[in-house]
Amino acid sequence: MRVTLKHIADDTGLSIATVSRALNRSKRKHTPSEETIYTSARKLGYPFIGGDTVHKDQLTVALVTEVHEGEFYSSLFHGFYRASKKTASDVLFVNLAKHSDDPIEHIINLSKKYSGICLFLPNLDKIDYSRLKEGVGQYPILSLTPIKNSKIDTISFDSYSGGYMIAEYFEELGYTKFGFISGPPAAVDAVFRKNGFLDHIHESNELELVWSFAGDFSLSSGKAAFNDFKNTGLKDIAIFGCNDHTCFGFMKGAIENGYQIPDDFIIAGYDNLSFCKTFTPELTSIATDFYKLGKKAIRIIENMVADGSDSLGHKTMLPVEIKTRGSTYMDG
Amino acid sequence: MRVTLKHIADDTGLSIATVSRALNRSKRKHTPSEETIYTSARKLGYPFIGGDTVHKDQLTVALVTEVHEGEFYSSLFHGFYRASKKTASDVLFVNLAKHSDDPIEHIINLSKKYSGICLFLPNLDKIDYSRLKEGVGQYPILSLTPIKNSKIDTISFDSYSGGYMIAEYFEELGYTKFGFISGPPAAVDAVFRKNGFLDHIHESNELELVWSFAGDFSLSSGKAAFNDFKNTGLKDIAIFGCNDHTCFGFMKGAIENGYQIPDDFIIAGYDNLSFCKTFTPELTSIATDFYKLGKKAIRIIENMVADGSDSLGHKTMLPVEIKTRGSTYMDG
DNA sequence: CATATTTGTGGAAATTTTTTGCATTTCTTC
DNA sequence: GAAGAAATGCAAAAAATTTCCACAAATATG
Repeated sequence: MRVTLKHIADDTGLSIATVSRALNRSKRKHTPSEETIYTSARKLGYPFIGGDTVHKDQLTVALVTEVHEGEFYSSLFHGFYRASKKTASDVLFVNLAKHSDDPIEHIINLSKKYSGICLFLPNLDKIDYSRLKEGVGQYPILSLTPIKNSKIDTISFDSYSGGYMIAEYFEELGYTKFGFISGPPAAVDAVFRKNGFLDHIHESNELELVWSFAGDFSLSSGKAAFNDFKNTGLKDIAIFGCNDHTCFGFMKGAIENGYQIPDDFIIAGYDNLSFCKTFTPELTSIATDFYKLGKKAIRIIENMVADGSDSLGHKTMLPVEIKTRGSTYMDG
Repeated sequence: MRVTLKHIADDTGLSIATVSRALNRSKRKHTPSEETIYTSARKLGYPFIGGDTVHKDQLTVALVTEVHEGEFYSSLFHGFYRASKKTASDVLFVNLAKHSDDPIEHIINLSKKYSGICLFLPNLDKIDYSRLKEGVGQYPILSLTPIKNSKIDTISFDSYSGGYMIAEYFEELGYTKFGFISGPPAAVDAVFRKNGFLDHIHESNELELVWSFAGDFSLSSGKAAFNDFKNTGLKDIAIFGCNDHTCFGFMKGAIENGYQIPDDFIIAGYDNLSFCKTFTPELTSIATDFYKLGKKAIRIIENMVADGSDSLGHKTMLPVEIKTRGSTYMDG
């Protein structure tokens, strides 16, 4: 059911002619009836509203997420926001709210509105992605979460290398006994971090994983990990916690128990949260660059539009960086 | 210049009839020409696209911000997102990107599209708000930052009471000597926090402000504040830092200098960041509830739409809550 | 392999929607 | 209370969209 001027006229009690004139005025006049007309037009969803200053050749990319608390989403949005300033495209943040009875259907509808879609929805499964691909056909769509064996292009940080780098760095510092705190098994990303870390350990005969703990990304699981660690009585070990929060929990537990970091053990995390620099000792961590992620993602969408090429399961990995701080070396 | 089917037909080389049929099909077919038509329609900005499932009586509220890094924006978005699920309205996050040559003009344009607008733009000044009010006329608009003497309705947290509560709490704990670290003078919110804190001190003859420092909300200004504090040689004092980051910096400095918290001094912050619980000692802080903020803001917009009432400078304040933690009392 | 059937397309007619010209009414100002 | 300006409705004109029909190409059927 398309909304026409007649609907607005009926709704406001004015004539079609008046509605037409009010909506087409170049400058709004803010007379009572004009206000009424605009309110009604918005309410009914009249489509012509909004002098869309969309320039030709300017794409509108939708970043579809389901916001949660925590630094992460601010960083993601901020990265895309900055990136959009540097590219020809405009970025819109869309929340997968309400319509959640069938999120896939909703995303397919979004594909009619926007030139391209970036998805950050770690909870979608393979069947969802298949349905999505089926629904949008040849359309620029990109997932920011790694999906195993997917038909949709993905772009994400090189978590595997991140884990590998940590192990390498620990080795350089002279450590041979390693510990690991894992994340939730469903988080593909966390599994990659783990694989990278373990693979480097296995490559050398001198290195050994002497302790590990199954965490869930949370502060409290970090504390639980410490209690487990304390009982082992291990010392002089290099620990990789698969995200910063876990490490903070671990260190908090350690400090409360009189441990000295980095004297009794060294520890490194992943995400490079701003709090890494706030904690004492400051936490060594793997940094991801959301500005680069945004720029690259937008670039890929732009290319897909330009070439009319399809999303076919290409995987792009962005390099990560290690930020070494007090939790892994003496600074005094 | 309205975009019509003819433009799309010319752009794709197909006939108007074919374009009309492709766009009106209830189920997309993903044939090559259909893809072409949709791509072109998106590019040119054809308005009828997207079977807007906007139900009648459902409002669309735009939350206009300029995202930055840090926990704050995630919390804000998350609060509004959760609130939108509980109300009849839909919330959209709009970034004040690109169009920034004249943000006010851009916001006025947005007012044509959305039923109401919530602004979180601390950088706008009084002239901006006047222009905005002038431009949108009688329209549901709401600022989430306190504005002095404004014609636009505002909703914000009761920062004054927050500061006052901290002073009261310090007094209850038996402290009489108080210290304060301020925020940037331009941040109206931070000034209110300060006023509340100082007013309670001045109300009693026994209480005294013995030290203060001009900070800027940052971690480093907190550290600087500590260095200043150290030189005074003061002890047994109760310090209010006008935001959590500042307090973290202050405590970091203190710990590195061998001070014991809460033995040597007690300290409380404002914002109740998630890191308050991560830091050792955990930081007492003033908590704001973004879910309530979102719900109330949406409710106000809804009422404005329903009553056809105007934004006229009403101020709504939401209560805040004190979360007491280890930085202000012994817990063992 | 010939013949039906389905599907996609453009031209043009039919329909719907929007804009504009003109007369009337309402409001403002002196 | 009259003159002028602004707003409004009606109806005609213009524009945009949908539908009908014919034709061609692709696919299925005997």
